[in-house]
Amino acid sequence: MPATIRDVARASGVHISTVSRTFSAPHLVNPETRVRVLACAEDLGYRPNRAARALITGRTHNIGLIVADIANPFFPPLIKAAEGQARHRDYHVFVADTNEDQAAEEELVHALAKQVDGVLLCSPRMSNSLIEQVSREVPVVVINRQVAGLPCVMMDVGQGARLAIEHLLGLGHRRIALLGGPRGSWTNREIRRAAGAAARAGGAELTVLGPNHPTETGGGAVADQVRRSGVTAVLAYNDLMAIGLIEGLDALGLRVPADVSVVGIDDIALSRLTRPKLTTVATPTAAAGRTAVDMLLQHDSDAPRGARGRVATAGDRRTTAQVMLQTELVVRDSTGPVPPPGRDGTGA
Amino acid sequence: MPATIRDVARASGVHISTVSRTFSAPHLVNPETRVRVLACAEDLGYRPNRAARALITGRTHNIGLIVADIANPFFPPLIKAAEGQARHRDYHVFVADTNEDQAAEEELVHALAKQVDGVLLCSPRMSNSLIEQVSREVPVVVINRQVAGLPCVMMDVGQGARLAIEHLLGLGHRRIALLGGPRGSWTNREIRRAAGAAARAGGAELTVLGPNHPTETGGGAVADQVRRSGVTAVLAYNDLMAIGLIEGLDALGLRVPADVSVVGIDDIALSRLTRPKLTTVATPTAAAGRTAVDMLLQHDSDAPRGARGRVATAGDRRTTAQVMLQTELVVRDSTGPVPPPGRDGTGA
DNA sequence: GACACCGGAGCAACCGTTTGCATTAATTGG
DNA sequence: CCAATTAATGCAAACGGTTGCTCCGGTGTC
Repeated sequence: MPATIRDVARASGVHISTVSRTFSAPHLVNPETRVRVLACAEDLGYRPNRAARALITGRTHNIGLIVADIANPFFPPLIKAAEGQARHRDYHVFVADTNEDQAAEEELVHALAKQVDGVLLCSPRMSNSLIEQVSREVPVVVINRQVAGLPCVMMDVGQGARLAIEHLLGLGHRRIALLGGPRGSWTNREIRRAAGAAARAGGAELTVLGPNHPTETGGGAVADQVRRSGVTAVLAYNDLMAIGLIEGLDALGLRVPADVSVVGIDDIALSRLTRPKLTTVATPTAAAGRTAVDMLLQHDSDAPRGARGRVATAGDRRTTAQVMLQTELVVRDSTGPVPPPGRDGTGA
Repeated sequence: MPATIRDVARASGVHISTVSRTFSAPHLVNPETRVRVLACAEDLGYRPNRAARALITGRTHNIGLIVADIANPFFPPLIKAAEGQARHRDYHVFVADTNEDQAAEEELVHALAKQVDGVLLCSPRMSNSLIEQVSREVPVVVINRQVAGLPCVMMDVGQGARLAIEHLLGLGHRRIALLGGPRGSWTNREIRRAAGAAARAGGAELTVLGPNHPTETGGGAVADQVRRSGVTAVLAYNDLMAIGLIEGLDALGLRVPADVSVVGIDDIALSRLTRPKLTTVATPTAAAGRTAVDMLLQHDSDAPRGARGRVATAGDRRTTAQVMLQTELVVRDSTGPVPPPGRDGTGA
């Protein structure tokens, strides 16, 4: 039913190759012919079939974006930025959600591999070796993780965690908890490392609680552990957990920041809307999305898959850039000075 | 580089058609041959190229999902549900975001049309006639809107709005504002119609403010108008606006629900996390996503596009079902009895 | 005036599958 | 023992484009 290139060729009295060139290499066709062909195409509502084109060019003009959980407000800004950047370059983005599940992640990336020119792996939960294996099948840019030899876009959460801990130290806190995120998260390891170092340097004690599911529920679930641990401040793996924790503490009769200070990470839109407003580490998610797309597309224009003729890649010198984006601490209302003794809610 | 069907054929010493059948019609191939072929395929890491298959079968096994704004927490649960349902049936979902922009929406749906077997139009901002036009190009299921002759999945926001207004009436409110949503939204019209009728029936006065951008910012921006209008209760187009409004009222020194009651619509996860917790109309978003996928896929299996041979569709009797899902009112803390006179903040 | 050159268009092979039909061998019925 | 089925496989034509090559007529150059 939809018009094909042949219909247009017939209607305009030229060969299909001329029609093809009218779209993909206009300078090779006589202006008069071109306008005639374009008119016919318009008339028939012709649109080139990208799948068919992909078959021979080896480029689908689609990119895949795999995220752990669309419902986590951390991701949408990244997705939107990636989509916008991709659209500029005439690419479409295939977004898929793994539900924080490693197996689903692997399956998805394989299923996607053939229909896209490259994949953005955002906050992958897979092992590094699995990621490397995947990257031999399809070009990959990794977001929120460092994998040697692969292009990566990272946010400097280590620095962010350090700033957060120093902020807490400055307020007098010496017993601090770290609310860990999901197993397999690179970000989680970075935060832990940096927060540990910063706490040690400041002579504070850092209790690690986790791993936890990186959602409000996950945050709320550890409220009781936090109370029992007797800490006066908490750095959470992300804002969602921080917000859940505040909620949970509230239910236990502990006030934030009067009794406990809480810092999140991500600076999602929501963190400005809760009461108290969340002190958090802002991560440049939109920039990460844009950068990742750029890296993938540049990377990718070197060596269209299935290119015939030339034996491709004059030297495998693809510069596998690794970009680290800066983070910053945003101080709002969920952190305050350490409470006087006896108010710490430990029941002592 | 990636293995093709020919490589597998060569490796296992059979014709490519046998390999093809091994995957798409296993019962037609000898069990012994089958295991040999499968072994070779496994060995070479062969995966059928869906684009090539799509070319001849006319079915891409992809579906498109177009939403107004991924960053609006209303959509992710719907997206996840749709993805899950699609995955069950070996389909993938192409999510795209229009930024609430009508033109982007139209462009996207055209770009997507050829690479998917059908499109889920979620909360479209296009005109009905444009939607009908699009539906001639590619199978469409419309979510959150009623379009005659097209399969639609709707949530009964009209009923929800009525319940909300009745709830407010029951609390004694007689001067109520409706915070309108974006232009072009069917949901918006439904709410307005139902809320108007319910208010009239209860002898209350309903002031409509809008249209507005359906975000926190949009909600916050009308806080001042709300104050000046002297109403004691507000029904917002969605939770995001309600939350923004509460925030904005707070900045003006008006407390919710003491001075003004606020009701949202959608029951996004966030509405349970703000203080006060939001009274809102719960919409069954996940169910809508699942239902829409089912309708599209059923609908769609009738008539594979580009089917050759048979002249397709023995009668165009595709039952264009229109499903209306029920909503319910969730009463939380943002609504309360009408304040005594003199406390209404109008400055009188 | 012969020759090289160039712009513009056609030809045909190819991308990786699917699928109707032809072919062959094996099985069954009479 | 022969004809008729049936099971398993091969053959080749699509699907809708792209692209290297060839072909043709016209222009510029010496």
